[in-house]
Amino acid sequence: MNEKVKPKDVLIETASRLFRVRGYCGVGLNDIIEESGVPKGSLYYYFPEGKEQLAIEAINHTKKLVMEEIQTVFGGISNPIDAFQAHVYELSKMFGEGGNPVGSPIGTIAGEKHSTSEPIRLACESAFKDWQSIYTEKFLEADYTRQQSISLAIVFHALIEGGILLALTMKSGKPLEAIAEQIPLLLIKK
Amino acid sequence: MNEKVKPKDVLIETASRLFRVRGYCGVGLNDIIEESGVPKGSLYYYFPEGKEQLAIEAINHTKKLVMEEIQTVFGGISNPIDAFQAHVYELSKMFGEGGNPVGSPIGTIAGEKHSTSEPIRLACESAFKDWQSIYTEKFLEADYTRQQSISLAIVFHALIEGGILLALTMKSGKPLEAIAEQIPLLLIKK
DNA sequence: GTCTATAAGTTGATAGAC
DNA sequence: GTCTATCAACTTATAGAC
Repeated sequence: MNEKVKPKDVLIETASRLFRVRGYCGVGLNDIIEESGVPKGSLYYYFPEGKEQLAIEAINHTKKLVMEEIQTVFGGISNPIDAFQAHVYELSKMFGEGGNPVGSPIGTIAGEKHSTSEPIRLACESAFKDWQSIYTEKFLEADYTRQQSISLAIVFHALIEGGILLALTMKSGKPLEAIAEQIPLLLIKK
Repeated sequence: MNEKVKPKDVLIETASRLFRVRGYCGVGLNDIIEESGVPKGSLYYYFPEGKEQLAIEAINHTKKLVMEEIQTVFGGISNPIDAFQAHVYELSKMFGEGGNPVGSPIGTIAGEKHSTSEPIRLACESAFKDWQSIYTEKFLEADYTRQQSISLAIVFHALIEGGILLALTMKSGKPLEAIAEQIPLLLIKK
């Protein structure tokens, strides 16, 4: 059993955290090596293709973290309305005034790089699709039609990405609270 | 009558367009002076505080453009459900596959800089508030309560910011189309 | 007011010692 | 495998000619 932290993992976790808060272009490799304590030579040993490759692995890391967060909340609540409401309330606490700074999981990177790096865009697209799949499944389990479930997953994913952006910009959990409160009214069945 | 284009306006328009597509950090002043044809010395004559000052004026410019877009669509449609649906359909065409590249109006800048430049964050917050005010007013005119109108404005603003991000990342107008289609179902009155 | 040349620092990336 | 020294290119910003 090896309890030593692997430099590669430290780099991915540090990059993941910094990219969330300041975006791809806002974080230099110097910031990452300084914060992680891993020297630059090692970074290029583990990521020979440089910053872009590290970013893609950081995006995949964040994708996994977010999937686990969603599944933890969704696992305990069968009703999709209640599940989504609980999920957004969790986010409102996370992005509210107090606490240490967290940024949008990958939204900022996607906004910056969608037109200038196809590999990064594809990594972001993959994360978005995987998250939406969990949402879709939740609606399917509650007997929404497949078409309805897919559309509602898109709607709620957009709502969450937008809500996080509003919370960060307003420096307040209020926008996400307002969204959480409205969810039951939005999802009343006809 | 002076029909000469003012260098200051050219700079703001160019910066506004480039920041939308690639974000704040992703655009250098060299890109802006090259694309605008205005030399660097003139940029610092009109914007003595440099890039940050230019960015704030670019954000205010984009804010105005977006307000006019919303009001144009909203002006012709009194029912808020129909108005929002038309607005999102417009966006789905704008951000769909064809056409020249447009980025999120200010969402990317907000995501990048909310924690590292308070003046830029405030400019973004101001734009978000002004857009939401138009949304709120539309619901008030349709006799929603004030509290409901404010909350729904936040919900729909988040939906639009998130929808634009999904469209850019997926390189497709489909997410925004799906959102537009769901709007009537989301806004059924209880 | 307009523009060029250049400064001072930082960026992503590499070469090569150990 | 690990780390340091260094590179060329680029960044924002400035000084000063015209």
